[in-house]
Amino acid sequence: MGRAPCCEKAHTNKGAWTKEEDQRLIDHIRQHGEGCWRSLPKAAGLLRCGKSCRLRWINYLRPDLKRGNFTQEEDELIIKLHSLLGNKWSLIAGRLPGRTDNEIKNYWNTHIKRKLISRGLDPQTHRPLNQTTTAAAAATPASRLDLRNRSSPSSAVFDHKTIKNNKFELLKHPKMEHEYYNYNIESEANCSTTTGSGTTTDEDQKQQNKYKCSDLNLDLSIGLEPFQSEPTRASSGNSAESRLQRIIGPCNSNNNHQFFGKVQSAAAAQAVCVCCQVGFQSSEACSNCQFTSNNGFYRFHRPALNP
DNA sequence: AAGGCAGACAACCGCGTCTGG
DNA sequence: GCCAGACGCGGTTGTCTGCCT
Repeated sequence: MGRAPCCEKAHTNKGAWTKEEDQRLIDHIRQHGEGCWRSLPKAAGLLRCGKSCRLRWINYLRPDLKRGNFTQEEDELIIKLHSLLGNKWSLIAGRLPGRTDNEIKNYWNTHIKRKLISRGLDPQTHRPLNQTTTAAAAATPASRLDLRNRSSPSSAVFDHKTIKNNKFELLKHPKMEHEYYNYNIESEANCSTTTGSGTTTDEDQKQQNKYKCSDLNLDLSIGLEPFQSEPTRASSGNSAESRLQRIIGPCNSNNNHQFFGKVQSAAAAQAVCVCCQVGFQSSEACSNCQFTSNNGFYRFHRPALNP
């Protein structure tokens, strides 16, 4: 029963890596590149499980890693990303060059959790602690955007079906295969919200509006399906970076926000790049987005503001 | 000085997803 | 379309280190 072990455990080392093992791994990857983790240990002369090699390389040996303390900016970015993505450490790490998911996860558990608690915020929901008992179940960040269902638009999970920020709602066009984001002009004016319970008090509402209207600019967009002109899965690598590129798009410079959602009618012209959905800056949101199509896929992008 | 404790972080494990045959 | 193998992710555990008593 159960899953077969990933390697022959009787002949593998466990625990801390020695300098010699590190050097062997580095040398091998320099020569042959990353990948084929299962066969790598044997090829590199290491008595280690392939997964262990991968982890060691990704979390510790990679030359592009930034060691050292997290900066205040990184702290705040992690908090913002976590409030949006939940425990999607790899996605969060993708927005912090030189940081690994493991590093961020550890840092979150040891530092940021406490920091948020000291601010009176629940680390999971990012809401005031006294609200979390009732609200947590309805809107945990982790479930708000389930990006693991990235390859299958029809299975994309957006749990309460409305992304309840001040401007956009996730709608389903009756003739469309996929859900899309609709720009809600009415709600822009008052940051209106809807909640699951329907029993919120005015004070609750104020708090929620405050929460949902926070001026957040993550420079982040999320698509339900990769843009077609992107490299296909088969032809592109499967590194965290390339996957991130496929999922989120190249948001690393010049606010080139993109939306990879597949939309199939002109009605979808009202669909909105999710970068603005999650990273809007008040009135700026979407006003600069351009809209082009390619093979049935519509692509939103904003021109560089300050090249 | 020694033991206990907590924090930090490296590493492991199990499972879900992806991919090629 | 199905299956097996490989990969990657997130949760958890183990170990080390520094501080406190």
